[in-house]
Amino acid sequence: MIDLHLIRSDPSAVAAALARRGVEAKEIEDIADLDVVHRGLLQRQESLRAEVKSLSKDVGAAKKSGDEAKATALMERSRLIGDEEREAAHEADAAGEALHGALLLLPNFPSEETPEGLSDANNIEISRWWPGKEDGEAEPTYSESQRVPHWDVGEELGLLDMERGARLAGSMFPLYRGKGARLLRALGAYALNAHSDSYEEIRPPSLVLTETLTSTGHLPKFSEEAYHLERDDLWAIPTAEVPLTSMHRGEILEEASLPIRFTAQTACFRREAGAAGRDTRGLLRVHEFDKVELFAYVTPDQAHEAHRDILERAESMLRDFGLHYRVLDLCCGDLGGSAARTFDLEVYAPGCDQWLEVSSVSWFADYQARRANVRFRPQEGGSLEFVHTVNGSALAWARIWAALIETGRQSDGSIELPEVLGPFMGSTTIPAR
RNA sequence: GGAGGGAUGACAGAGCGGACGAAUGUACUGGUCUUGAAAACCAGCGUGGUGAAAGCCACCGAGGGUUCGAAUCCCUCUCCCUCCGCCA
Repeated sequence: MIDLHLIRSDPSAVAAALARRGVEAKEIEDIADLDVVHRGLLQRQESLRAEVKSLSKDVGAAKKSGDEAKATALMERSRLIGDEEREAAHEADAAGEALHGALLLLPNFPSEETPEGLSDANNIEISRWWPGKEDGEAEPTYSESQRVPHWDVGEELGLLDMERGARLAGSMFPLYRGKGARLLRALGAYALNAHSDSYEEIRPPSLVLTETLTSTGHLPKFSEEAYHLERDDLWAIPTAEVPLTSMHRGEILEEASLPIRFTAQTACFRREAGAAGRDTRGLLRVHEFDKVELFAYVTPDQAHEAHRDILERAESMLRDFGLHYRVLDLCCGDLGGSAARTFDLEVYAPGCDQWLEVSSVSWFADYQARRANVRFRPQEGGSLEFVHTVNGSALAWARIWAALIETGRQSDGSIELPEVLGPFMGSTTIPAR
């Protein structure tokens, strides 16, 4: 959430900053206007309220001194002002709600370093890695046996059964089996082990309250993207970021306790409402996938380092897996609404010949902390400040699974998996059929 | 699912219709004393909104209501505890 004080004190600066991501200046003007109206109504209500309270004290005094006539007169007057106050309160509340609602829809400021531009064409590729790069090897080319898409390989080897997944839950709900299912388990176990050195492992609920999904910025704007269980008014989480960001919701943290880091693997549910018919084959885009998330509450001073640490951890896993990948610095227009800066990691999947987004590593500044009301008490004293939040996937397994299956495919049709998964897989070879 | 008990500041805990934003204790901060520390004593010690400021307003789990006036009474909900039922 954007600080209302900023809009009040310098609306044109706010408008200019948000124009970088395509927000109309009028949106900010409207909020500024609404704020003036709201404060006016609030002042009227509060002065009426103050009068009621002061009269009520007089009533008490009059009764104590036995002056019933005076008390009755005061009560009558107070009742009239009370009615007026009730009306004023309704008006002020309505204006306040409208203001808050509009504020919740405003996206975050992009950071100064975020590249300009409004479409994904303006994202900047900042690095690229492939196995052997450090030894001077050229960017890889791929053999014919690696040019088979994972949905074909998966079916051929009995690792992935999209058809039965669809029978159970409809299309885009994958069903893994045998070594395919085990590979998913191995990836999660490997990653959680790797991160639990400095990130506390969490296993959060998969269903959360509206408030929890609002704190991260997924609601109210993106309700179409999430599964909602109407009967219980609960939402299926689209990412572990959602529960993790609310871990300390409404709390005041001690500066000395920061950074507070969490890692969690959860299923992630996405309706993909806006993406009907695009990239729907195999695991390219699915309604449910497992993902390990890294998350931290930090002070503003710690944010940069924490953001970098998550990026480094995500990248290091990709290198462990020997996957060909690139890092994109997302431009203002492609940034998620809550983020100030985001790096996307994309792996190259040779079978379907596509770069697949497998991680999004973001710094949110105080935007989410403001929505979730997570503050810290500075060690040096002074007033409370909002924490910053950072998070990133490490990693989203469905697409990693696809890239590993395609990249590891041998000429005999078997699959070679990365050594690091050996302890979790039993064997790093999935035999041909 | 049923019956009962509870939720108050960092923590513990009083208050149960009239000056209560809230006693008291602990913790914490500053000071006095001390060579230093402890102890003792003194003082301070929630958050937010609004306002130039004085101030005013809100917040005692959440939301509604009664009342001139609500932490206190009523209703609904959430969570915690105890018992019963059901259950992996």
